[in-house]
Amino acid sequence: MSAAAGTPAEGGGDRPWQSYHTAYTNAKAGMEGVDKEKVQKVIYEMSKGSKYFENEQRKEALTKQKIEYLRAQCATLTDNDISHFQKVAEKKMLELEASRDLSKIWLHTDMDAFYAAVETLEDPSLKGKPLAVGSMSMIATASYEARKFGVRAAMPGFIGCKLCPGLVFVRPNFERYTHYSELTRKVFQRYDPNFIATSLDEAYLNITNVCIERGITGEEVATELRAAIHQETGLTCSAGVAPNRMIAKVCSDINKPNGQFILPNDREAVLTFVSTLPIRKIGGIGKVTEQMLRQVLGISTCQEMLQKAAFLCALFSEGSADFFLSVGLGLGGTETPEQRQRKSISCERTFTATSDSSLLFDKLANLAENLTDDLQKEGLKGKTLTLKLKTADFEVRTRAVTTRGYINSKEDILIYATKLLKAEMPLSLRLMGLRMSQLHDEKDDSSTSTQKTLDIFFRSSGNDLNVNGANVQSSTNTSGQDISPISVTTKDEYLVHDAGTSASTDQQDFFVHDESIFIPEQRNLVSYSNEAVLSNPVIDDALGEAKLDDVTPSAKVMNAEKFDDVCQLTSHEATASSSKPGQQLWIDDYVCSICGFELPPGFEEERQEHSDFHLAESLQHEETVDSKRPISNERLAERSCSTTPTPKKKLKSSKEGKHIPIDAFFAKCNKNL
DNA sequence: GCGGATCAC
DNA sequence: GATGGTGATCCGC
Repeated sequence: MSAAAGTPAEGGGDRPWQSYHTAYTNAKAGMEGVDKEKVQKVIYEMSKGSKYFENEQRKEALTKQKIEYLRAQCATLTDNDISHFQKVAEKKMLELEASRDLSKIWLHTDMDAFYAAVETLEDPSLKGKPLAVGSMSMIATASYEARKFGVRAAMPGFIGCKLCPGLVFVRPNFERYTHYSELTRKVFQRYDPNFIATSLDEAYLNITNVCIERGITGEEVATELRAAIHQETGLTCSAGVAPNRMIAKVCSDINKPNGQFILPNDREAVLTFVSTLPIRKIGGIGKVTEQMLRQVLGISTCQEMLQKAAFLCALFSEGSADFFLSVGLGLGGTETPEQRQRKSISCERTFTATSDSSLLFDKLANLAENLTDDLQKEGLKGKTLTLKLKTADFEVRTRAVTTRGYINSKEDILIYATKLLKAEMPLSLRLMGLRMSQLHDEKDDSSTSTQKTLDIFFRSSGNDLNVNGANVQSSTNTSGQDISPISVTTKDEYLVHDAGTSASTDQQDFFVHDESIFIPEQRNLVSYSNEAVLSNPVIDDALGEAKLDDVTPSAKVMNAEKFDDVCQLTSHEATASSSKPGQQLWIDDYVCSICGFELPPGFEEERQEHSDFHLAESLQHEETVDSKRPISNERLAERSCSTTPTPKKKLKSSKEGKHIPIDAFFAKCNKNL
């Protein structure tokens, strides 16, 4: 069998660069004439020995282990097993086949080297030059001229320089890209008001209706639409037309740049199309999946998914197997999906690696502030806070905590985040990030405003989201306001909002290209977390361990709470606000005068931490008032594919036969692999 | 619910 | 000298 069909001597030998699988293994348009071996060697030489490189090696080793594991699994399959899974697979394939829908016509558009093209449009002196949009650390988009040298998106700039000594760098200008993106969307809108924008430079359009109403073909729509885009933006794009989105996306890449490819709505055409299509072309199959499928089952084309269907069902989860089989059948995405609401919101920054805890806590405070801004801009609160860390040697860790109530204030976020970070110290980091999930739209709050806890509690106690009584609990944030309990939002309310059509889900890629993060002179105060703001922090703090669970109120506390407790808590909260930074003292030797947090005299260390927190808080406040932070936090979207240096060039009608024959295309792909 | 990983852009 | 940021999802525990 073709198990172990991968490249046998990949482990190294006298050409170690061949086994260094970079993140950009997917062949991109504009890279055809490139001496891949040479480029690969340069990348290898420049990376070798770095922390980054070592981490990549570590990850590769893990992938290898996975592959070995799957091979071993494979080897244990008996004939009986195989025939069993063959039946399973055949049944599944029949089901999938029955779902085939050839009645829709989808069009995928992709701007050609979007950022580079925009920059060239704005500054014609760049025309014809090898251009990289990005920084020495990271290239977002490379112009066509640069691609000839092997320079491409996701490559660090310094490697780009080595590959292409004359490489010109331009800082990303996010506003520009957004502007041009909006122009393209105005065009999309005319062809499909429900178009799906997947990034600034890509979108899916269901053109079925346009074709029917105007009695024209998908090809004609594509030609017209691309001409309109060019007319209205001065930029070129490529398009793919097919019966579903999965295939349309692949098609838009075939005659890139400034081209289009149309696959007819015909089952045989689709099956022929996928028969030689490399799996890596499919969205969702990345570097690792490709390696696994190839090295475990010898699969490299979509059609081979069907030949190995039994093994796919035996080795992978049902979801994965279904996906793989769909790929083999050329199925995927014929209905316009409901507009998805965001599930998380996050913020992360890379910086010069440091183990200085005061620096790290500063950065954490900045992140908390940024996250808060973003949350509040969107009117969101969240329940789960995740701290992301990347160590100086590129190891990534995440640590999460789920709070009882929804939070979005900087203070609340910082308290939980600090706790999470403290538990990991000491360590040297090059990145930190904060993510909020389990979101809740504040606008969905049906209740009026403050002091609604009990009301909500009673009203919601019968609704189906409120399965777990222990969750129904309000807590207090630093400003003494209620944190809405989970039960505020009913299932219905969740579903109500949106129904929007503008499809402006900008999940574009941004990145910081200037790492000068403002670092105030530091004291280590912020590093002392406290849980004063928790509704019942005494017990948590008394446990005093740096355990994450501590942040979440322990079950024994929560489970014991009944209506009485809620009443008590609420009234307690009513007296617990007021805030006078810098003048904190312990009322009755017991209660914090600022936030009402109760801490008995025995807990001196905790008290010190608590006092420090308020001090830090007030100092932080001063800082934010008088410092304009020079965060050149420009956000940079991602790449598209290739650019045309002459955007004014007349679009060629697809009728003029600009298409590369399908076989030639795949031959090209295979060469690129 | 958490944490690691993968993927897209 | 130097390898990003945002968001989603899946899987195993």
